[in-house]
Amino acid sequence: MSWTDERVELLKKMWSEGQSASQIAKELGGVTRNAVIGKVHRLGLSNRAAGTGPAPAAAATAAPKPEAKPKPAPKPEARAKPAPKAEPAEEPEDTGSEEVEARSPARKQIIPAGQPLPPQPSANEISPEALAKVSEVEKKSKKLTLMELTERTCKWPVGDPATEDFWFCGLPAQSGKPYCEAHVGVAFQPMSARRDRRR
DNA sequence: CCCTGATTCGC
DNA sequence: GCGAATCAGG
Repeated sequence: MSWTDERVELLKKMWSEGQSASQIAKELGGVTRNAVIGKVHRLGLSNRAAGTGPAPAAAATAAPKPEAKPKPAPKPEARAKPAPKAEPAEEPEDTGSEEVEARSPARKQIIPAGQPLPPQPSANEISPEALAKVSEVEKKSKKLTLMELTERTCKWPVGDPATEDFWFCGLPAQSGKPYCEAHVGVAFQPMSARRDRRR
């Protein structure tokens, strides 16, 4: 494979979107993540500042070239948000007490998924912290399709499979588990963390 | 172990 | 220019 104009374009797009080199490589096909990284550097866009996403405030470690940065590329990515979030709290250590649920009167939970894939917590009570983490993680999800899942990507389904607003979390699964840390938290509940029958 | 990007250097 | 190998982290 060669770096055609289109492939380079896709590379630029995905890179500025914050996609990892390996993901870009998979998307492009026929190249490794090394190739992608190499190309990225050759293109001189090691800095991922493109206006979209959180400004990394990256310290330009090496930029002896006061090159003008031609990046008036506005990316009007319309994102349908089925789940209205309260507010973008960065790293809520633990506000202490808050009602994580009871914010969407009409809406059901954000994790419908009627398939046997996700072990639904049924009527079990999940730690509010875990739920908060899940909804928070959704924003960072890679939004992978079914075929993009690997053995080490979180297979937690998000959204409604019947609509377009459906994807898999795709974040790195922490262990031999099928989910990322956040989703493991709600998937595998320590049953009744109240049974301390210490012998 | 899994992953990430960064750099080098033979091609 | 290209990218595998390697390096240096998380």
